[in-house]
Amino acid sequence: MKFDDKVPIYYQIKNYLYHEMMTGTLGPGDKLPAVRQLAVDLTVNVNTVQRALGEMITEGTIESQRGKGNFVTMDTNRITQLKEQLVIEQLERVYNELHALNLTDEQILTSLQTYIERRGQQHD
Amino acid sequence: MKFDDKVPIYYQIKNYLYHEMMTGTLGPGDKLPAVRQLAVDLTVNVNTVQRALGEMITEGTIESQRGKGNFVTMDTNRITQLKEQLVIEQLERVYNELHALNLTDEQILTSLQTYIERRGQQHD
DNA sequence: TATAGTGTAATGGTAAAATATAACACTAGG
DNA sequence: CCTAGTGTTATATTTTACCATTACACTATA
Repeated sequence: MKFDDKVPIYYQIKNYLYHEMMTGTLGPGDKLPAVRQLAVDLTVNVNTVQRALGEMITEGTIESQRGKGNFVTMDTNRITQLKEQLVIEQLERVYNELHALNLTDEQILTSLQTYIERRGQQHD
Repeated sequence: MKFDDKVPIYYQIKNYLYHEMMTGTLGPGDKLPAVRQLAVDLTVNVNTVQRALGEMITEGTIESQRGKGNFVTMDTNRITQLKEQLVIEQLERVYNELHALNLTDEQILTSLQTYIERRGQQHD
């Protein structure tokens, strides 16, 4: 996994796991890879993984069972709620950034539209 | 100025100055505030300001004249080019993030649209 | 020439993130 | 009971960002 050195790795690990949960790769009740395995996969230290997991446990998005493993919460509401929150955060951020670059609401929308259109022609 | 502790301050200073340039507060050829003044304004250390400016000087967006001050480049092409780049970066980022959250192109667009609409009702 | 305003750079210190390493605690299965 | 797999915690070390402070280099001007 490639990391952006502008933001803490443990933070990016959280996002990585969020994505796994959102795309269904990790469903409710699913067991996460062992912390040591995650550390190897992400080429990162166990403590760093643990820090990310610790925050997610506190949040309630995953639940830890000592000796067994870490599991995605069975509370599907919490997951959909989390997704909503993550989407809003992204929208908020891009809106503020582009607004700060002096784009109008209209321009922000159309710029994203044309970006997606062009992207559709070139990629995937 | 409020800083997000998840990303380096010198990086946020760059963005701050970019915004000043984009909104025309700092036009081509304009003199930037003195580094010590910037440091005071942003409640930040001179070295931190200098680090941000250093990168912008390397990029060519501002030009330094020892003993005189720092100046926005006269090359207006570079500025518009920079704006394009910053916008694209933001679009790319939000697209990738929302795509990773399993939203379709359609959903990404409409979610931003409704976000802006709701925002228009509530804020400013 | 002296001085004030400017950019530039070096030193040393603090804090946070990440690392390597080791140890401890619990569970399941032979 | 023992062992392998798991989560948890602790210590020490390195790196990076940031800060405080000081000094140096250049420009303009009185």
